[in-house]
Amino acid sequence: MRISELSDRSGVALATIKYYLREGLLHQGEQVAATRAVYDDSHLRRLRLIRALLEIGRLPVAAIKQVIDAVEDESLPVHQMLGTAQYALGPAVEPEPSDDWQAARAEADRLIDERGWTIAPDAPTRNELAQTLLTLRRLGMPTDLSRYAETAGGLAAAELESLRLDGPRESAVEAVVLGTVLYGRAFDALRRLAHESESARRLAGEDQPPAAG
Amino acid sequence: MRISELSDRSGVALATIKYYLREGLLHQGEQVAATRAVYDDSHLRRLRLIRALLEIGRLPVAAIKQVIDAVEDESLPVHQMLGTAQYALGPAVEPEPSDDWQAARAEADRLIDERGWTIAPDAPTRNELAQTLLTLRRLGMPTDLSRYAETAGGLAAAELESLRLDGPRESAVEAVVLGTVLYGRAFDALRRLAHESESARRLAGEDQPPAAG
DNA sequence: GGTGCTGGATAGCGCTATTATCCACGGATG
DNA sequence: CATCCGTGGATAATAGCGCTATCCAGCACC
Repeated sequence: MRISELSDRSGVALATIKYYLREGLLHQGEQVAATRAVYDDSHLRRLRLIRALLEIGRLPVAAIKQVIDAVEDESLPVHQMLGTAQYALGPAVEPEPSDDWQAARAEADRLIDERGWTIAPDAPTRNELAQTLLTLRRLGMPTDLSRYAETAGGLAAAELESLRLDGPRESAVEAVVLGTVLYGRAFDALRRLAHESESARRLAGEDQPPAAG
Repeated sequence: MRISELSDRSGVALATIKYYLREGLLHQGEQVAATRAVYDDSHLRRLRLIRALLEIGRLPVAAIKQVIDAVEDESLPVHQMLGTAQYALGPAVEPEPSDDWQAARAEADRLIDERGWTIAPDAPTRNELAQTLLTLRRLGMPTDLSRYAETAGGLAAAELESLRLDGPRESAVEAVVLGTVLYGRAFDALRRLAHESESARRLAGEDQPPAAG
């Protein structure tokens, strides 16, 4: 198909597709003549990936580019590609040079080690977790995340259960990355709903005088 | 304290504080003279709330304003204030006018009803959940979220367990909103870590020939 | 043989969060 | 009493991001 058809079928504006091509998010079409190129299903698929990461995952375009680059670097072993892609899903957090921060980072590491998880020592997610722990502590909120870690472990295992990582690279990344982002958002929404319900239960009848009886 | 001290102690640039004052995120200081006002711990506290929502929660300033407005509207019953604040935490999602969307929304409602959760019929989070379900379906991914819902319910209950909602308004909102945002981010990071570990386990040794033995 | 779509390049836009600049004033300080 | 720094208040400028619009030359296709 030509670019205009790709635009129609994907629902993405033509100018935007050109932009994605420029930015390297979308691979070039097959150049069939000097002023003509054809696109195929892989482009449609890629556009779906991009839009999902953008709209549901709210990832900045630069982060999506990192994911794409990992996919397209054929020399990268699969697990490393997945790691790189995954790292792009979280915000970049740089360590503060303070003792507080060191302690938080240590706690994050401990949380990981206690579960026997296999995580790269330089995984940026460690810092992300540390930063969150630090903020919690500074605000005087409870920082025991063991239960969260257990729960997260359970969910992650179940998610990967149904996933085949041994297919083509692009499929594997799509599955992992989209799964992370989409189920992440779903869970977050559910958690907020549960919160609403729970606090409704606790505050029931608080604003009216209690019913007689 | 004066505004410059507030800036120093909070780490927020003076011009930014002025901006927050203009936007109504930060309440005015006590006007002690025509060109002099004093700020106190409540301002420091508020700044911490704002920064946490902004940096950890990645909420747009407009959404933070909604939270603040809910806090400051004394006529709002507590549970309604919490609801309003909570709704600002999720992205606004407007329904597509399609059958697919209707179905997704129905599924979201069912997921909620099945658990006997008490959720306002017009809670925007319902749409957020529906949208996510729709995207999952369109991408051909599994859409059974019962387990997620169960898990989320458990976590939410535990979180509210340790929270007192009967204190001053600002504390209640802070607790709920910061809890939602911070523990949400923590859980998300943990989930990604668990993912990394799990896929490392599954792909172990895939790129090297398996060790002898 | 026109003409409509294409690739390619560059410029502009709309929004958000912030930062900078300017101004007049008045309280603290000497 | 002079002065001068920090202040409140207003407005303008900035930076980054995700597009979107414009222009152009060329060729495939009718």
